[in-house]
Amino acid sequence: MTILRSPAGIPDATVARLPLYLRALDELAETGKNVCSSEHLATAAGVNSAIVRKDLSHLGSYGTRGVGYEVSFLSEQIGAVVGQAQPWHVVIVGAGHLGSALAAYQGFGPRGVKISAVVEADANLIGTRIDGIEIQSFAELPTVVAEESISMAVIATPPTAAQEAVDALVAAGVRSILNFAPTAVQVPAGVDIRQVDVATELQILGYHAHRRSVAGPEAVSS
Amino acid sequence: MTILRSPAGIPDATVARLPLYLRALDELAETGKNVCSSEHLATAAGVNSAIVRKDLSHLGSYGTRGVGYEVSFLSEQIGAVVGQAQPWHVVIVGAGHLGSALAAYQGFGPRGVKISAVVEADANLIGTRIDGIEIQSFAELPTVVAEESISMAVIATPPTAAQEAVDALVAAGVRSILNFAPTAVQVPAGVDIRQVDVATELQILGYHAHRRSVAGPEAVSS
DNA sequence: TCGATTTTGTGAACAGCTTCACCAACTCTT
DNA sequence: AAGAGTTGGTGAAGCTGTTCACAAAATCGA
Repeated sequence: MTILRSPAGIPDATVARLPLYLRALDELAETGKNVCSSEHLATAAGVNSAIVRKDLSHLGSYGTRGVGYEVSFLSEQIGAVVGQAQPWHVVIVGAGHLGSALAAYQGFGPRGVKISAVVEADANLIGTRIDGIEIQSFAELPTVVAEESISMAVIATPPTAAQEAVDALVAAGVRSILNFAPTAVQVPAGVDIRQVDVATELQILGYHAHRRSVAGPEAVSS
Repeated sequence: MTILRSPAGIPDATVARLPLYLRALDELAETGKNVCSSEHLATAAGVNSAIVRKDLSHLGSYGTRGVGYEVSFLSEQIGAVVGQAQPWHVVIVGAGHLGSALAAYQGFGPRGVKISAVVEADANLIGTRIDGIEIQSFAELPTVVAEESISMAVIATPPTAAQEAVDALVAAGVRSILNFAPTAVQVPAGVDIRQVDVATELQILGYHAHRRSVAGPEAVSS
């Protein structure tokens, strides 16, 4: 299930950092900087400068030696790579606490993401609105996807409903899915799925915290 | 900023998968299975079986050749490694849409996580309750951390407030932080921070989607 | 008991990612 | 114009993680 790198093959690890650079560049632009060094960008993105240079070299030679990178130009270039020119239209499946919070989140716009629809299985919620978006029936998913030109989805259902949601999305033609439900779901080849689980993240932190507490603080090095 | 692996050093990549195995084992236990093979566990966790065996071998020899792993026993062992015996007490910083949704989330209990407090800077929200938890003032953070024995925190503030929140948490003695605010924050050595950003995840999906659309479906291999 | 079968645990090969070190290219000062 | 200082690009080395392949250890049936 590897995606071939035809014209410009960018390593997965690099792709995962490109959005961080975009965020950092926006922050730098807001402070009035027109040009920044790899060192500066690295600090803003929370990585080291060698990796910034290596990552950006995969996109092309967009820096000037002795000077740095032009903030707005680099931002455009990275934006083009992640397909940010036109916003991605996203449907949220599940209008519970999390689905509603995501639907109301104001931070997607500048990141090239538009929440175009919310669908929900519970009939009691259908027709109500979150932040101006009307909640539609889960059964309407194929229609919604087609009418709103939706190409991405966020699963915010209970874990038991996640697989059904994914199947419906795939059947409707969606091939990029972000799953917040704490369960592994199966997808056919050609469909891209990413998993976010808060409890998992906390348990990873738990391992290190546990480690610190049994080994004592001296077991932590810089 | 590496944590030394003193008694039992488990690779980071393995640690990140242990919670997935815990989840999968719980699902298997619910279906009545007492024993499972690495193949079975791999399917349930969404990885391949070789990696399951390699991962579990880092914890010890808990399987039986020709048979598999005992579900409840393995679950206990992994639980012990991530320090799940006593639940971690967590404070949520920020009671906006996302903070509220996390506070109301019912899925933490079985994962060894207890939301013990919610703090918020906006005075209008202080004193109101989310799912039985009273929202307290951000200024009370040191007291709250001490009284509730809090050792972990989730940042659910706007990005501009994230660094301040982190600084206050670190000062209060919290050394495990999960940051939902879409900005990089600086922490001193010895503090563990993990980042979750929905927009970033969607942009990563965007790269692959963009790639599919320019290269055509034939650029995707299995 | 013995052979067939299943499945773990693991060394070894492989692949991918990060870090290092340094050259090349640019600016700035004098 | 030349030297000093700065910073990007990149090959090479080192490290971490994944996959492969198979011996060891267990079960089961006859």
